[in-house]
Amino acid sequence: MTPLIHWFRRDLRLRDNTALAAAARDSGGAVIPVFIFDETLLRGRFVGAARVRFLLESLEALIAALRERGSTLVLCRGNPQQELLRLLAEHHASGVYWNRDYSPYAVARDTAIKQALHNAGYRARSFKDLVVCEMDEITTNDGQPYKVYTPYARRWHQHLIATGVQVADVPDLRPVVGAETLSIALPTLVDLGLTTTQQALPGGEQPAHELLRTFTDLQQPLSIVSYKEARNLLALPGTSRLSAHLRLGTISVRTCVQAAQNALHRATPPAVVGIEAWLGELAWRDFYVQILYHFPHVLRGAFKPQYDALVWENDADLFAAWCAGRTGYPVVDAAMRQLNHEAWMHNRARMIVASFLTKDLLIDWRWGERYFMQHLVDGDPAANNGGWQWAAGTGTDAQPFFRIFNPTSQGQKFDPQGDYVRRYVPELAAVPDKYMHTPWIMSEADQRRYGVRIGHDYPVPVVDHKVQRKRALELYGRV
DNA sequence: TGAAATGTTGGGGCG
DNA sequence: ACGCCCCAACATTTC
Repeated sequence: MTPLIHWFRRDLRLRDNTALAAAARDSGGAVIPVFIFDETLLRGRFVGAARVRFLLESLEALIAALRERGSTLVLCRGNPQQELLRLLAEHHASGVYWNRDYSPYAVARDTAIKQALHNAGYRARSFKDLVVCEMDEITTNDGQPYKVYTPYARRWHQHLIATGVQVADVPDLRPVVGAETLSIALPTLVDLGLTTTQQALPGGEQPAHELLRTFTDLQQPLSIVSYKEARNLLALPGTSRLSAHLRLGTISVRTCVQAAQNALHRATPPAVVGIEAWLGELAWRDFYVQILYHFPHVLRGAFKPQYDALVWENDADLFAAWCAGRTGYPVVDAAMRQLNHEAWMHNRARMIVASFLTKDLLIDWRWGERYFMQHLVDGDPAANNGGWQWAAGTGTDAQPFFRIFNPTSQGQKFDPQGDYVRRYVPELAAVPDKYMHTPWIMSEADQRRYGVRIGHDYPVPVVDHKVQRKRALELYGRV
């Protein structure tokens, strides 16, 4: 049988990989696994060095896993269409299989590639794999895509119960002679023109499964059981930490759903709410993928176009303070420093800093969207855009524009002991709980006592929340 | 997946 | 004993 190419993109795993399994089946195991460093994406405005490093680590793991099965990953760099056509010709392969991606760039690229491959006489097949529900599998009764999460999620759960999920084994692969001769060596981050000091969690299929196993182990103290409450507490590891793995496909969403459903079968009633809440987050993931697919304009402007008329202040100094975690609001600064250090931010913190950027600093949510994409190991165009538009009040299902987080009360509510702030803002480490989220009200004596001079070691708040809240209401009120 | 402003109620201090 | 005020606690409305 002639070989088939499996084009890896954001499905960097052997287990439960739909297109890979199909390619193995249709070629009798003669699969040429390929990954292409897409120059367009590497030079794009959303590229993030920490995410690319996670990608490189995941590729390294994939290379090792393939080698164990006698197969070799072919690495290329350049324009995917040209590279695929070149590989097809040189290996006398019959076609290319891949798992669908749904961002506007990916759709345009893949549509053109499918056409070009067909024109050249090759097979080109794509598969549903990234999501639980395909873009048109869940629609309103009149066939329109859902724009509100809650009814979407209801249908998503029904769909899940009706169809269930199947998790596929690692397919049998056999070596394709000479495949490796066309591969470049695995580049380093520097080879790709990128560098970062961020230390993210490790990439690869094994770490992903380890995270899922502990998270869905009902005996663990912080597991999916306590997810519903613990996920909001900033200092706790109460979340799965699987986001980067779901972003690059080192674990399949079906594997995650299956683990949650298995937990559901073993769970006592109080645990059920935690599991349901986590499944709901996977529904949010599908929801935003289908929003971006059906409404690609959200990458340029507001989902609700009337909000494109908002006149942001876009003060560059305030933006720099936000980026650096030097706003003078401890929970905001802790969150931004967590992002800058770990390439990841707690989800509750993402909401807080997004509300602060848009409604306290009056800065365009797209500035924050880009900064997140450039620094998050899990940065995904659909989920990130959805989250930012939600926070800014410009999106689908958005909170009303007047719902403005108070950074002080959010800190007190979700970091009551101040442990999250202490971890990332060492200047405030000795400040007692009662001043942790309002250090600027400390007397000179207290500042000396707790080893921090406000305005010297740690900033005075760059804006006054009370004042900015009113200005935000006025700004939004105009449109 | 808010927070602030405003309204209501009831206990207690006090003249 | 009584009315008045203050204000915390809670509820409702508004942004």
